[in-house]
Amino acid sequence: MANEKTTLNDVARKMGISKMTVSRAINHPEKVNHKTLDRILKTMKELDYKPKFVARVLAGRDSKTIGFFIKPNRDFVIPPFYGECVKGATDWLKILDYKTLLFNASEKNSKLLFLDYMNSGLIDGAVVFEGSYDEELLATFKNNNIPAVLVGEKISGPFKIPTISTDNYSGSRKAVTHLIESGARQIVHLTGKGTKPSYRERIKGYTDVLEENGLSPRIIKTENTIEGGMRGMEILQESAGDFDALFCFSDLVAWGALKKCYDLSISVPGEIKIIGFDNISISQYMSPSLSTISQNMKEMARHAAGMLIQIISGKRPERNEITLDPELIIRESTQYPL
Amino acid sequence: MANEKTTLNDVARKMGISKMTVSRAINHPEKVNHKTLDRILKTMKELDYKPKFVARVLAGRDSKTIGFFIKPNRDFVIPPFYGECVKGATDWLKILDYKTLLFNASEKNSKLLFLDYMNSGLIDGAVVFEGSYDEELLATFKNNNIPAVLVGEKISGPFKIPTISTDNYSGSRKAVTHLIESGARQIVHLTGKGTKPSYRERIKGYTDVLEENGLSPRIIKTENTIEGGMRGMEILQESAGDFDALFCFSDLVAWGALKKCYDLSISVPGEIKIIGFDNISISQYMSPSLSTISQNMKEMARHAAGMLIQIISGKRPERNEITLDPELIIRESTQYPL
DNA sequence: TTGTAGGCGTTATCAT
DNA sequence: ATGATAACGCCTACAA
Repeated sequence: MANEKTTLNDVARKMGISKMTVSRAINHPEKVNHKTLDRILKTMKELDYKPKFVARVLAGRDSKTIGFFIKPNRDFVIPPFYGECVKGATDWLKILDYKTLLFNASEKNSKLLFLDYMNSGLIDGAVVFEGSYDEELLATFKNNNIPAVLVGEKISGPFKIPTISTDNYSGSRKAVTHLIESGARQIVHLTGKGTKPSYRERIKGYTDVLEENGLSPRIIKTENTIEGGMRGMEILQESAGDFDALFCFSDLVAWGALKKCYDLSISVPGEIKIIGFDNISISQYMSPSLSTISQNMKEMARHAAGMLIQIISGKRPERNEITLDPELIIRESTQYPL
Repeated sequence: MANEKTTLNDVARKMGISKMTVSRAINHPEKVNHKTLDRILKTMKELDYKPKFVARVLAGRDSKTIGFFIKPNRDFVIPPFYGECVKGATDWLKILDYKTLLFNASEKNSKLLFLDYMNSGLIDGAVVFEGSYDEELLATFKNNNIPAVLVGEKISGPFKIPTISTDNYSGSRKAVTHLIESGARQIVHLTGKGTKPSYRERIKGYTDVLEENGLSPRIIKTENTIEGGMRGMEILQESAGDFDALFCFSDLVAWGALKKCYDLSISVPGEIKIIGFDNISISQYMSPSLSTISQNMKEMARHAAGMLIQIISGKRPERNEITLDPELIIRESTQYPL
């Protein structure tokens, strides 16, 4: 059924009119006689006509499609941190009549496909989600004038594109302040390896608050993964020095720490309190449920979508860097023991 | 830099030759004079020429692209179950020189985009992953002769496409047998709501093994989510009847049950043993780590990719239904208490 | 309001 | 080995 595809011409011929009229019926219906319009629409239905995307794009139309760059982890799970944000941005773009396509930032092939699509006009711009950008990608964007925004992280290198991110310093302060208020005095920070701006900012917030409270910092670098969190706890166990609280760079790291505590029969929050960062969806289901810092995904998504559309339509966005204040979420892992 | 896009014609003109020769240099280099070929390649580099996908497709070329249908959960995390499978299939298709595009099965818009792409020749076929198909989608595939395979589930309705799935009956038997061997006698099965074949098959395996061992079944229906698992445990708590083990439909459900046990201070595996199904990546990091049934993702992926390519190239696949035997993974949640 | 001509960038086909 | 022509399906610009 409907295997040989119907074209504009088929519709036109069947009606004995020019294909231009049919085309207009689709793109500028107001410029077509009401009666013919009705007949055209009916015939299109009859013939199951669907415009061909490629032809329209080749003829110069905007594709109204945005590519999202995400970096699935080794199991192809989109990192939970920005899942909600991806969805939010999709929804916003939908309202603006834009479609969305997902690209895997860790796959060379996927990047190439994106460029192919961009080059062909099949895509109008890109939203890059935290963790999935690298200098090469940014350079490509710059060199080819590809409209793009980055969500969830600031840019440290030379190739800047507009960013929407969280106030890491503020979030960090909130987390550490909360730990202190919960009675913690020896607070360790598990941070990530590497040089992302978010690492630095959270470290600064952490050390500042400790300093203001006459406490001394202790920072352990580890991978930003569940495994990394477990490893962090191991390192702490093996080294000298007590601690009664952990401020983890991410909820994933916190999960690893939590898991290690379980393995070692260390009670959380009884013996040590743990707080994460991100408020990933599953953090509420951890045992104990995880206190954390919640980034305002919906807001980030809205800004990302808005800025990108501005750029695509040729306007320079008003701001090049949007920063949102995150929120403290208190759950079991930092409560006073009952 | 390179903003006005270079076309085949630009390259040809600059060299004073026909664009056909340039086109041939790309698609049939062996039919082009060695010397001109070299010059052409050089000029293409100089002008930073990149073929336009849309034009090639419009001219009738295969796009060599496959669409994947996935159903992210509410946080847009791809369900961990088939993450590895998605990646595996991508890798296989890459070897066959096929590109991969992701579509969100829960987004109406994304489905429409897929059809648009398919209709335009931008995509050659689809791999549908478990949980992300519905009758409407299958009907569309059938009606439009869209090459497609389904991974992870069999099809119960009228619109069949080839499937690659796990032997749920066998997996279920393995899980329940293991629980019995671990000393459990009152084993409850938490299954999903609805009528998927996998539900039925696992229930059958469960009841058969119990029967063979003179034990009586007890089945609770709940949502196939973490919340559902928690709810399942609640129901069990509120109702009469002891139980010493839980066979959960999925690892997510098992996680919910685990969480509820934590909340209620029920020791796992001390008081009750819990086993899941899927071996999602995070199950090893649960507290306690989760025993489960592991589906052979890599195999499933290989078969899926292979079958689809067969279908696309016009051959009927030899088998319409491939079933793979899963494996028992023993972790802490079903161990004898120490 | 409708139609005609030409072009978007590529490729297949048939010549040369 | 290379080139001319037409075609893929649609749209813009102009003409009627």
